[in-house]
Amino acid sequence: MRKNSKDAIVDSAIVLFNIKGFNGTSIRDIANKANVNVANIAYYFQNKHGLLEYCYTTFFESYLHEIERGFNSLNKGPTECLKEITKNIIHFHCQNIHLTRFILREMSIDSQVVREIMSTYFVKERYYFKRVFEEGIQTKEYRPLSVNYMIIQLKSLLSMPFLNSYYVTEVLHVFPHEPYFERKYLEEIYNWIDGVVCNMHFQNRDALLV
Amino acid sequence: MRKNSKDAIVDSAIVLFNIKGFNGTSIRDIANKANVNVANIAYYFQNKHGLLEYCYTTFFESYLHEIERGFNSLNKGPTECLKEITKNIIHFHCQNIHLTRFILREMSIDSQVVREIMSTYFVKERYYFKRVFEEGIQTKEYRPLSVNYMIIQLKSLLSMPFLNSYYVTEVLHVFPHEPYFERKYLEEIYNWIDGVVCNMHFQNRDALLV
Amino acid sequence: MRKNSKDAIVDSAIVLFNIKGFNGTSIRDIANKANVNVANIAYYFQNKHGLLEYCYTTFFESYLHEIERGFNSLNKGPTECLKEITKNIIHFHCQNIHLTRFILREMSIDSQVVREIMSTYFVKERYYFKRVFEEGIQTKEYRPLSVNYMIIQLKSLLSMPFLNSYYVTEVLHVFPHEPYFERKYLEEIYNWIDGVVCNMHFQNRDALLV
Amino acid sequence: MRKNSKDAIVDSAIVLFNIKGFNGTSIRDIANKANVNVANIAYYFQNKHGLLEYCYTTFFESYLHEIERGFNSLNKGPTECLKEITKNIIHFHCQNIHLTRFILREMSIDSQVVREIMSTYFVKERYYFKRVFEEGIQTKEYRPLSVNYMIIQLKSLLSMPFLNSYYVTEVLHVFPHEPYFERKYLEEIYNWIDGVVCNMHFQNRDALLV
DNA sequence: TATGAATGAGTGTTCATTCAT
DNA sequence: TATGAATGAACACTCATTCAT
Repeated sequence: MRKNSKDAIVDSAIVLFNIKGFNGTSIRDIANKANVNVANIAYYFQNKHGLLEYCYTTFFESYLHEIERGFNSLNKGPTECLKEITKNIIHFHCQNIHLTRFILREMSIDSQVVREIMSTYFVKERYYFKRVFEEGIQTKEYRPLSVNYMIIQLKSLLSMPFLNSYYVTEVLHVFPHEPYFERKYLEEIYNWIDGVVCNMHFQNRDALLV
Repeated sequence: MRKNSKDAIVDSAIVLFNIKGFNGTSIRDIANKANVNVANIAYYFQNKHGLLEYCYTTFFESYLHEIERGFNSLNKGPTECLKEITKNIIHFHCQNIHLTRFILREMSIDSQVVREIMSTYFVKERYYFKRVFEEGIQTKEYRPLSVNYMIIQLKSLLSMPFLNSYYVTEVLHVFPHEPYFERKYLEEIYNWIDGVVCNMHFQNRDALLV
Repeated sequence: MRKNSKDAIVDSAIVLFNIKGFNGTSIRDIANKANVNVANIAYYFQNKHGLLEYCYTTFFESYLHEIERGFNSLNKGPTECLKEITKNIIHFHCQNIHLTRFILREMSIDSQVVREIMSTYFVKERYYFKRVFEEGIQTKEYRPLSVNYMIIQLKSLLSMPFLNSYYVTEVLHVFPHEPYFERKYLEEIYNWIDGVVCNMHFQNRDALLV
Repeated sequence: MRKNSKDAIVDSAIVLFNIKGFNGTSIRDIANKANVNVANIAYYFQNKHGLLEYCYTTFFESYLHEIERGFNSLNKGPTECLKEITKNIIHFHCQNIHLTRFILREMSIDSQVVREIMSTYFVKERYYFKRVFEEGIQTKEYRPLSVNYMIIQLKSLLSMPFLNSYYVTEVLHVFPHEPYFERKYLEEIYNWIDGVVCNMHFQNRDALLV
């Protein structure tokens, strides 16, 4: 009857995990929402954790792909490249707003899954960021900054509005799901790149010209 | 043996909620860790959610207090004030690293508790931030920025290393529980304030002097 | 690859039923071990109980055949005949050690299957034993014993080492699967026939001659 | 409301395990029969296997006690002692007919539980039997027999009518739960002791006198 | 013959909660 | 205050079985 039970399960899982958290969502909730039998979850994903892993993997494959795409423009200079990566990630997060929130939240739980599955992705992600920052520092385009602390800040800015979408929406009346947000927030991160990451000379040159 | 069962319960709850999440922790786990009877949790906190609310309240009372303390130095100018607030929050997060992570994570769940309890704190928090930013904009000390987007960025930077302490520690080898981190990371946020929030004139004045 | 799926299923079933019991074995376990699709079990045996019945039937057909073969030597005298039957059964059990254990165990469950399928075999088996014992009693070759109580004892001796093969092997270090066991244990049952079943005169005659 | 939920659970479990086997009985069946909540089984016995272990332990403690009581009469001679042990065991089995059947059957499953819990009991049981048989062989009261094979036979005779109570009742019309059975069957085992275990001299002495 | 997808009922287990003591 | 016993609902998961292909 159903064309694709597996996809239906994943879609429902993402929505529910996003709203209620992984541990707060029962596989019966998911099955009901997807209009499939509970046993199908075990059939396709072995068990509930298998479904979680599938979500993680799906997310990070695409996420890393976006970073890699941006990274390829490193020849245009580190600033340009960093902005390209940033643009891709923000766009990806806006397109997958439910999945992103859920993954970002669940990442902070001390689970085996996080350690085993995600660490490889994290290492790759760090590699790309590090390469860009180091290039910028070497060419004096960037200030002589601590790479790791820059990564912390960049990732902070990239994730917070998606993770705390309730707060952002209800308290600040900023709506991450609207197209305006994507443009506007990207500009803000560009400001951070120009104002914090980039060296004064470069920064001023652009700024003073305007 | 225990002087205070109630405190023992709260302490254990914070540790376990932090590690396994609210839904991933059973009240029996908490009672065992606290070496008290399960029924005592109901006795002191009505039920599991009561314990959660207690944690939220405890956290936000102190958190807001830190903001208020910093806010009182607004007469020294908005930049100084913002840095004071930032310093207080970072210090508070470093001192309550388990509780902070757990609250920051659980905040992103769409639960009644979040909506009912936290919204008043959020509104207050926003009020203080807004006042500071608006003061800065009016006195031209800050660039003419969007207050809400600045709050997003500030809160991003203030919370990320505590929420994703696993990532920060294991992948970036940055240790939020060490005293060095507090000083260093505060400096980074000061850079953000100077480079992104503050107006070029002020920023350059300081920068060029050096 | 497999020549005969049906046989593969039966073989795997016997091994697994033997180890984990009927209720402890899933048809998926069986299908996996047999390297066939689960649905094939339904195809060949209707359902799980059909597979069980098939095992029962297979076992008892052969088992009864062994008894009948021995029974045909009744003209050589009841003692000789009883020993012949005993020899055949012990040999059959040794040859089908997994199936025997599983059937003997499952027989003791109060199930419909046992009642419906096995009762006819049991009645036939009892008929042969009874005929032999009655012949022995009539010709005074046997002591005037209670046939039913003799059947209990004979069946006890015939089944125990196979049913409790773990105990016999691990605790007593007697190995039912080795050829020595078959010869030795048969001798023991012959002793029981001579010492308990047979009349003193006959028994002593043999014994005193030696 | 219930005076003793734990005992009610054990009683119901024994009956149901006896009828349907361990794997064929659900803890819900047990709880319903015992008129208690399912969760109490976990409360008292940790889980279903804990309940099984409890049954095993209960059975074997008493069983071994009966053997020990009989063993204490070794000074009256090995034959007398063996008969005493036999009498105690048969009586114990008749008194605990459900538990006995279930234990004897489940013993034949290849489970961890059997190996871990029962092996110590088996070793003790073997020790007593061995002592008695060796005493009998040394004093020439017994024939020079293989102790282990004698244990197999003795245990066969002691357990079969209880394990296969359905067969014994329905096919042979022998009723193990009636008092007559206990006396009659004991006599049969005495015959085995006299006719198979004991030496001809001693055996004849008694037999010829009659 | 043989298979992968799918199902509904049932499994053992865990949960937060209640209550008499 | 503090506890052990007990509960009902929910949990993740497994089961034998069915069916279109």
